[in-house]
Amino acid sequence: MQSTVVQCLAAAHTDAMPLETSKPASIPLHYPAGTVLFRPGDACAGFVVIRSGAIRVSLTGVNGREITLYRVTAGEVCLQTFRCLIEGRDYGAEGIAESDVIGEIVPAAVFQACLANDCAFRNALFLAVAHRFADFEARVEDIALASLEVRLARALLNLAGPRTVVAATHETLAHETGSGRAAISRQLGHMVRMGWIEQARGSITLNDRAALQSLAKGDG
Amino acid sequence: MQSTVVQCLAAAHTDAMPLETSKPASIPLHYPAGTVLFRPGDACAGFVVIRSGAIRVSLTGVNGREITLYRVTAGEVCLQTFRCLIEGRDYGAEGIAESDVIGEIVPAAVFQACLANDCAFRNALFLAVAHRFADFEARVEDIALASLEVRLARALLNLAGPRTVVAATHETLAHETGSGRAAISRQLGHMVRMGWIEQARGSITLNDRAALQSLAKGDG
DNA sequence: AATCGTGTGTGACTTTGTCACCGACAGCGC
DNA sequence: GCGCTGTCGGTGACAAAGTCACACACGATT
Repeated sequence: MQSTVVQCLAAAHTDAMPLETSKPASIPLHYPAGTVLFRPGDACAGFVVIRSGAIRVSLTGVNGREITLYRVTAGEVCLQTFRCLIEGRDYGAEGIAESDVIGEIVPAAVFQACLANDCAFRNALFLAVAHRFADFEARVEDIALASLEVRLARALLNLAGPRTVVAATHETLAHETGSGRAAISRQLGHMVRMGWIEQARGSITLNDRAALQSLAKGDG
Repeated sequence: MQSTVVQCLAAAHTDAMPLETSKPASIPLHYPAGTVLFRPGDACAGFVVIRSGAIRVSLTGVNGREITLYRVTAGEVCLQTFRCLIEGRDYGAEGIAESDVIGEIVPAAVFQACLANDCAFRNALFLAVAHRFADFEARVEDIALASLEVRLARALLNLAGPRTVVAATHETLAHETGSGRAAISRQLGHMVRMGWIEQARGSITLNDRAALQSLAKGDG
């Protein structure tokens, strides 16, 4: 017996395909953008399967500084949630719905049962976890070793995706790069002077994608 | 049929118990301290089970700056290796034997077979991975959000363990904290002036453990 | 003793995080 | 239109920390 949750996870490797799950005990989930799904110290309600939308998982230090660890979108596994369920411990980071999130939540008990009995489920989960971990590690390399200029270029390209205009405030970019708003402001100013980007209130236009990409590649 | 590898992994949760494995196809492994076990770009030979010793896994940026991601000791899983085997990709970090490492290596094919057929093995691996990931996440929080003073205090306490004297050069501590040697030198100088530690060539004596611990706890 | 490699201290400079403040802009009610 | 308010962005000033360069101390070797 293979649950459809497995198919959802399997989809994570092929690509971002909308998820399907009809696990009998799963609870529908629908949060509007901006909802805080979990905070450090919260107990984990269950395994979250996202059908659409994105969750931003971030850490906040005592000084109020915040950094985005990763995003979870359709077909992906939240490492935080995974860890909590496996270890039976509370969340250690914060999760916020970045856009409207629709999906299902598989209660912890059901998740544990799947884990214990359903080898296909475990297999799929392994792959998903490995993938997410790989991303996460790249993120760490970024944070620990790259200069602000490089991190910012990467964040811009990342947030832009195929589009040319990024809807992001300096504050957003500061969180994205684990930096401060003022530093971002200056760095963006430099990029504008170089002719790489244009700024408007709440959005940034990428004029010279190639320049940004060469920055992003070159590490630093 | 439950392989003894499972027992090894299971031991990881109880605590650091020397590993045992007699998987027929596993290859004995013995590297002296200082050996580079893998570098970024290397293909993954197989799943490493450590019986004694420690492996330090680190990242190096283009500028030569290096940072320790984590250590793998008896009973623990190397997340790098795990990821490589599951995803079938090359290593993304460097692994160096910090002390003499004795253990076995389970060839990739055998590992895959275990993964496919042995549910108990998978279960144990899940737990081990979750634990390692939790540690790793704490490390990220450290790197991204803590001040140098705090990171250094933590590194000292961490390397000291129960002992009072830490055998580490400033260079070592710089890698440990993802910082530079000069910064460490100054910071240690400050700690000496505060009477918290004493320095000698290649070693540091902790005189006021409580002060360091309060620093380490207070985040920053 | 001379030499070399490694470990450590320090000054100078740059980058970046932090704080504070101000001006610009948009939305809103009046 | 007018002022109020909240968010956004620019900038100066300062502090923390990374970077570079150089000097010296110590130990081992020749």
